[in-house]
Amino acid sequence: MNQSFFSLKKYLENLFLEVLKSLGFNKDIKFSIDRSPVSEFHYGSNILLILRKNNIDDDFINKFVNKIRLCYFIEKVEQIKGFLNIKFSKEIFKFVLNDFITNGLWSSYKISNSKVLIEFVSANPTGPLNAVNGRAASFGLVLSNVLKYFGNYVFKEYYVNDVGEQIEKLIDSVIQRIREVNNLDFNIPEDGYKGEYLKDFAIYLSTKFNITKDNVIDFVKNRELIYKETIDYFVQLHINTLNKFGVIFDNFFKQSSIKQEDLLNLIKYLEEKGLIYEENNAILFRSTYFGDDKDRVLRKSVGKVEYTYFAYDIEYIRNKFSRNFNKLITILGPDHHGYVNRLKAATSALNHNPDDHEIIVLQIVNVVMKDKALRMSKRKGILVLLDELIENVSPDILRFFFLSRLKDSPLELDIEFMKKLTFDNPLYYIQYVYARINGILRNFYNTDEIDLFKEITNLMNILKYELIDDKELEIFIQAIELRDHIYSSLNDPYYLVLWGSNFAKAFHQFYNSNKILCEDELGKDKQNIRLVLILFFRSLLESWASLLNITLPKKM
RNA sequence: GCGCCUGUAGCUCAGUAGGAUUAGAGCAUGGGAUUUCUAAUCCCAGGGUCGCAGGUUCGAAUCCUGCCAGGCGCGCCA
Repeated sequence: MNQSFFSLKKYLENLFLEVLKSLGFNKDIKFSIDRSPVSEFHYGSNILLILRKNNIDDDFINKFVNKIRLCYFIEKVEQIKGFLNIKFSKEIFKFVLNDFITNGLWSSYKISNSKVLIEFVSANPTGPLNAVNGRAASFGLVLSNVLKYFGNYVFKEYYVNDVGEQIEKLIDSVIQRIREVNNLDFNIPEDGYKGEYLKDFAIYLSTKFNITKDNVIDFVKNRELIYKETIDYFVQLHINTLNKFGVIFDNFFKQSSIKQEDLLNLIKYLEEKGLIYEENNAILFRSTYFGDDKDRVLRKSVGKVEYTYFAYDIEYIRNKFSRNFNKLITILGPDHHGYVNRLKAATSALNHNPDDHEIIVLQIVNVVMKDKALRMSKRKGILVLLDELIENVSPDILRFFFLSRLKDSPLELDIEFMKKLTFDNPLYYIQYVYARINGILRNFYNTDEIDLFKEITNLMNILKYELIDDKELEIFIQAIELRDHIYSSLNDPYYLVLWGSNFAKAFHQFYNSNKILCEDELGKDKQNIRLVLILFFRSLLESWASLLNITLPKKM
């Protein structure tokens, strides 16, 4: 364990592989390492079962187990029902704390240095952000933080779909609403946007441009101006909501910044690769060459807009790579899952490895009100606005809630339940750990301003490691599983939430049966061990909270 | 019809590569803990044929096949 420490799980994994190699076994095998269900042990592995499956004899297995047993950090090894159970020694405590102090309080761990562009939310500027956008915003924010934690450069981008048939329909609807609020006859098209929010916008515009009954007819003829005003308004609305929600983007990329000539060049490029053909006056891209279900139209033969959204999207992908990003992440809503193959096909056609373009699909958010499911639709005007939710529930709790399910699971959002969250919710359970730790530290140090680094270093110099008991070692091991969970959260930030809940549970249990400031009952040496523990836990919680962009109160 | 996702306790969900004593949490329900660093906490109890049926395996909630149920998608919309 010379290199910087990652986690006990990774440590065991490497140890097993090294020992196997030293015994002359070089075959690539997969085995599990998990917490042991036998309470006496910390970790358990099926590696022996796997080895037997590979026709390894008992003689070799005994040699293997004996070598593991000799390892400095391992106190006890036992085979139970074919599983290899491991108990770590107290030495691990000292080792991990040393790493903790040497490598910056566990606030980051560099293993990769890609330039990553992550695109998420990208809601159409046809209305305010809703609850579903909240899930994507929370997911993208935390994933970005985790990518940074591991050493990547991360750029958060929001794609503004300000071109296309939908936008034209939106402008049509806005014009009708302007007529309406100025007492003219009006008629919102069947496939237009019917939400009341457009009426509010029409009132806003009417005030801004001093529209009266006399000039309204002229005003609605100025489609260019209305277009510009509408897009600006809704993009700004999105930015405002996201700021309140705590999600800040590095860039808002407008679809309209992609010009006709860019698209012409793109089509020419694809044509030279033999990936373009014409049919019924439309230009199609052979995405089936790359595994898509069917070829896709790039230039249309009908409609108000010449190129499809997909044509812009291919150019957008090209644009992203041309800005020297070597990894793209695109987060899509569940209604766009049919789009994945198309985007992968486009990435391949542009001579990039499709693996460098990760496409993540989030499952839906079901909004439930009084036991009735509502179906959200922007066009029909049925919406649960993100702004409304933020008014009722703090952004921290809300973002935490959005990450409390795996990305593939539908998330049920009960309006009544959300209101209740203000008083009773799983985030408070974790924040309470932090408050309790700080309460204890305040009692001991008489201040909230504590130099964690200095205090831990001082205590480590006088610590009697032999006095650490199994319960202390256990909660310590549970705490440092944080690294494994951060690693898992590259796949799904849910695992970060999970660590918080698990650790809080363990801490509250420990707290209830073990006093930290126990000098009078158990002596100063015992107290020092527990002080180091909670100082360390405080730092871990701070790292954890910064990855989730959550604030931790010192008092509750 | 085809594709993707889901089906586990009354409710909401974990179980990430097929593994282990008794399939786990939270909420809800019932009972208990406060001379003790914050009770926004802890402890105990009840509650499950893991959608159904086959199959593979030493071993299946997990993999395969079929079926049933729900959601979403299958535009020259985005």
